[in-house]
Amino acid sequence: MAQAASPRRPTIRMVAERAGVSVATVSYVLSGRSSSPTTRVGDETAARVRDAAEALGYVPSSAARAVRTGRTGTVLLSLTMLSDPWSLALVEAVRRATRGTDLTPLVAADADWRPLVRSLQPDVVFIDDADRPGDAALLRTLAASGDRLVVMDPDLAPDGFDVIRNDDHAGCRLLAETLLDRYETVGLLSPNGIARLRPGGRPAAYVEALKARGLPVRPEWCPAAGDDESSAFRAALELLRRADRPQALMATSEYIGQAALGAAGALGLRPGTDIGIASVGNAFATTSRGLGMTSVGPERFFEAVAELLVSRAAGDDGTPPGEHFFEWQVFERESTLGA
Amino acid sequence: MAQAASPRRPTIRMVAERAGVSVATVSYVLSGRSSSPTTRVGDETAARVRDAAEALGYVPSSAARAVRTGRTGTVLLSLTMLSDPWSLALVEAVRRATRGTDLTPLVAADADWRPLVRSLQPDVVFIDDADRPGDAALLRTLAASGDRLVVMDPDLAPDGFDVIRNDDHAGCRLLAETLLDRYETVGLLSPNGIARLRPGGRPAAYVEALKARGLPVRPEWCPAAGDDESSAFRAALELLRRADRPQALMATSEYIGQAALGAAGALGLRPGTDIGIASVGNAFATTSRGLGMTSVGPERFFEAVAELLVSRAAGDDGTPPGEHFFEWQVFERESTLGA
DNA sequence: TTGTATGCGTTATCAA
DNA sequence: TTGATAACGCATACAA
Repeated sequence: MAQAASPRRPTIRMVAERAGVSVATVSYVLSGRSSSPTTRVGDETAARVRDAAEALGYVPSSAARAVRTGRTGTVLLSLTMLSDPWSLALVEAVRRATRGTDLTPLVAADADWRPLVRSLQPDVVFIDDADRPGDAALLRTLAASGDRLVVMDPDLAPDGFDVIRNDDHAGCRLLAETLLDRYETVGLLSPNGIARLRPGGRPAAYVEALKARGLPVRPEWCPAAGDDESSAFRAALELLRRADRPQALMATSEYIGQAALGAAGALGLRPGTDIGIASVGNAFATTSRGLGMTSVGPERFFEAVAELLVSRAAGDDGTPPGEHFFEWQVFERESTLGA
Repeated sequence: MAQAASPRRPTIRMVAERAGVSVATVSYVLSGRSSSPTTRVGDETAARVRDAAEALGYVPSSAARAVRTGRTGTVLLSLTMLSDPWSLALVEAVRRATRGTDLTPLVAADADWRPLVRSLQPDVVFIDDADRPGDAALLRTLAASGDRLVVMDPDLAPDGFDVIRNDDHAGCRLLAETLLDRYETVGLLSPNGIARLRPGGRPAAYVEALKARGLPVRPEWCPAAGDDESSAFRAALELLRRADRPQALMATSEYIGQAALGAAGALGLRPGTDIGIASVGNAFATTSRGLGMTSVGPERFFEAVAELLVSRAAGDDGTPPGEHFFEWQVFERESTLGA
């Protein structure tokens, strides 16, 4: 068949022509604004417009709309380490929360959000790494010019944007205590080990818990687990192979906890029975690997953040941007309790 | 300080005013087109423009640019199951491939790509699920109107868009044969079990391999593993707990393989020693969990797809869109060889 | 070497 | 109930 397939994507103008109406009418009908008090389009006209749009496969250009309205219908999740169960849990929660909405979650994995926020103009942005020098000022500027930002950071003060604050230190201290109640010896798996302890950090909480009980800190039980799962796995493997290995392991991130679980399995050690394993973040309730992982973290964290994002994207400024503090608690599961 | 922070995001016009030039000049400088033969901007002017942009925190609006040029600088990855190691491996590969480019990979997890392609206007789209009835026609239409599409599908014929074709069936047959050479009994973990066998599918290949050797197909060794890791885990656990469990397991997806590994670990079975485990996809070379997973799949698949995406996004139509066939081979690793 | 003017696809204001 | 039309921010042909 000689089919002169239209070589260009359909525009609102083509729909208007096909339906025999003006572009304004098409816009009204398709934006659902056709029943506003000021602008009522006839039912029959509306139907004709919808038919024409359907026939042409017309979908409004989000770019053109964004130029005009400033809104893109987009939720941007900037996640440093997408493969971390924590990140995946957040993505899943946001996906759920945007169901039935006109919002689309978009994930930028390990990308630089700084230019992205401006260029993509998402309706709201979640940022999990804002620790570069000028970031506080940049975030303030962005927020001041209308960008909606939700930032997770232990130090940042809200300043036109929302800040997710977690009870890291107290939580980790609590987890360490819980483990020390149950096990005589507890090792630590954190990205950088305990070489340079940042006060208020997760490894610091572990060290403080030991010291409070007059227990020695054994550096060989606190290796650097690195920034990815495979190096964490190697670190865990090496630690668990030691003749004098600790009875339990505390992992400061979910990907490390997962790696530790794998390493234990690889050595034939049953988590909860032969070795205690606990993680930080409490993300495994969502991305279950079958065995319950003892973990410290907030309850319903991901759902709460997702709800916040959706509400911000909708332009809900009823509650002004501020700090969102999440209490942490220990969830004891099979990985330290046995089967 | 009384600082009347500019309440609006900076536009090209503001940059122009601050630098004392016209918007055209700013556009030239910032698009790097300032040294084109037809439009040469003076070095000193260019510097002034860049300073002004920097001071204002100006970033061109991708939306406005897209309206004008049709390009967004975006690679959209539409992935049904983001948490599958396969998906994560692709994301990582694309991230690598876009490094140093002006392209940004964006992931849409378990979203409907059909309206997204039109509304977001990415420079190229990767699609892993195009099996709905009208999809072939839709893809053709989209491609005809200029959208760059790379679709992974066993049945689709390229039609203005690229198709990634995998040697699924033959590969799985090969894997089954390899396992049957080494083990007397082999079970299958696939999302839907072997209830309704699709000819040419992965489970079908397993069944054919058994039949070719005159071995019985035991349904109790082929449970439905479901669509997520936790249900796959439960299925694997149940299967491995049987007194008459098979000596090896073949998982038709990476997330199932991962779940099987976890289930084995949970039962104290060492993969490769106590139980053979193999997966389909060959993604674990990238997202190593420490133990090498025997798998069947293409070599350098993710890198190849990533390169294709980048080249399509760049508008490289030197080779017209077509089929990209990937040969599969078996990679035997520790999970069937022992440590 | 730089500025002016126009158009991209959309929404929204206003008049008809 | 509908239609003209201005504007959004940017890129570019063309004029200067």
